Amino acid sequence: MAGPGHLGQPKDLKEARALQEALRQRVRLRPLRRRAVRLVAAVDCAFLKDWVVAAACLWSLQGLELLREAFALQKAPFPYVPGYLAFREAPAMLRALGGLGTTPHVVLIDGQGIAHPRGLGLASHVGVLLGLPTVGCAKSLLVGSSREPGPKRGSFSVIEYNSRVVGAALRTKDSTRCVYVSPGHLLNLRDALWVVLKSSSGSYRLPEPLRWADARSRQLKKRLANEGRDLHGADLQALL
DNA sequence: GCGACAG
DNA sequence: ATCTTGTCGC
Repeated sequence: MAGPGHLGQPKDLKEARALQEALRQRVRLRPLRRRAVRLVAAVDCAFLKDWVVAAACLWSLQGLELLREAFALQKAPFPYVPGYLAFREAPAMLRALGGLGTTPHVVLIDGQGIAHPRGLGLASHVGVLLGLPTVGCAKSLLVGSSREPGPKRGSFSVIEYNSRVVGAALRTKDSTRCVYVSPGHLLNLRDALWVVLKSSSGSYRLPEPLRWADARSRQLKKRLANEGRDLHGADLQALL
């Protein structure tokens, strides 16, 4: 019954590729109903030994205020292999996002969307599993290339890969390195850029929700490290 | 074969 | 991602 087609953790890269191909076929890029987008979530992971610490948060797009936060801690189910990040981080991310208790209108993910060797980066992978719009917002490029955008916040230039536009290098803060945005699922590049700009204030390179998730996952990781005890029964709530 | 390579 | 001090610039 549970062959390679069953959506679980692949045991090798061959199964992982088969799973990516199945999920890739479910990716849909289309205009987002912006009027209905008021809740933005973000997730990011930190690592301690072979454990994954995921932090998720929910923000209001209007006013950029933190509304909720949730976490997840589990053993890493897959090693880090460029191009297969989702098999390592997605499980914990999905649990942390589920802990928010509210369905966001769009989710920001620290990684690529379709700007990926096989068209299914972490953000697209998570988007398909969630059935929600997701935006890939990475700090560096995995594949493809782009020109350097102008120095002002808001300027961008497309990322091309195999002669296809798969994303864009976007300046979120004046005279600061770009972030690499690519649609994950259920939205197009235009809307992905809109979400990233709307969720960033111009004070930092990363959109506020992602910056928060990044800092929070590392903080939690540090506390767990200091705590020193077995991570098996670690009580996350007690460390907040 | 060689180099590149999200987090 | 993680390790790890000081330092340069807005």
